[in-house]
Amino acid sequence: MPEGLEAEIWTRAAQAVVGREIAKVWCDERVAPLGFVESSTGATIEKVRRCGKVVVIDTDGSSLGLHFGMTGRLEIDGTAPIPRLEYASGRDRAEWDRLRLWTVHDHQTSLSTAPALRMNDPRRLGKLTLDADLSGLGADCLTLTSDELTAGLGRRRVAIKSALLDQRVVAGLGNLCADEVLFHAGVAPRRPADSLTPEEIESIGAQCRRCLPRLLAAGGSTHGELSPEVRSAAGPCPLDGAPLARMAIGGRTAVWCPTHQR
DNA sequence: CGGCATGTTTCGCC
DNA sequence: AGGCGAAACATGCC
Repeated sequence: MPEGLEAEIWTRAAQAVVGREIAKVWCDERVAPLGFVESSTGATIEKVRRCGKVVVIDTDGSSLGLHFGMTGRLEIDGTAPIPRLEYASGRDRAEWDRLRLWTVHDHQTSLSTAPALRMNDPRRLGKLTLDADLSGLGADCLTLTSDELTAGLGRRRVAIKSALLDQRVVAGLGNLCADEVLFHAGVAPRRPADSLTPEEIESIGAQCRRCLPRLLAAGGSTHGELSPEVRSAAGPCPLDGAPLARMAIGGRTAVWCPTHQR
């Protein structure tokens, strides 16, 4: 579930905790750095922002990074801004919790309140970080310009799909959104990055700025033309009806339309 | 049982 | 040095 769009949704919802003092923290030590609990407890949350796919919580001390891996989710004050889609049949098991963070605010209302922030991640590929260095990230996917994309690509020769997934090239794009953007831009995912014309680069940037906000408003990465259902079925192209192609590119499954993506 | 999954990181080879 | 692909990581689901 978690790509940049999901991180954006969680970041917006988590504005609710700005200004609160962190009263108590529990975390799964297997996904957190040493000292995570000590560094965060007692701090005041000053800002919540997004860097690529990471939700960053700035406090008056350290900054806490929440990365969600493949299956992580976030609940704010007991409410999940994104309802679970995958693992729909399974429950929200407490043993999958990786972070529980209570604030003084919660304690004032009731001792049994839900944590202000709760991260749940069955597959445990997500990570918690302390003062993470996120300076290597490329330009953000939601506002990507053609100049930024050109600079990010450099002289890379890999498939454009692989390049778009490289967070140093563009920050926040995941497997679904990369396919979605290429679908709308009309560029085949296997095209070598250095073979794209300026027009194609511009088209990819334009589609990032146009269709990603639309996906965001619709609820996230899974709400595009190439929804998980369409992807797994690999049926007809939603645009022109041609049979969709499905193939691993750079270790990830790519879905595209060989007719209108060239 | 085999294969697949919305993501990084690491290793080895140019 | 840096680009690149494959493997590793961890676990649930179909």
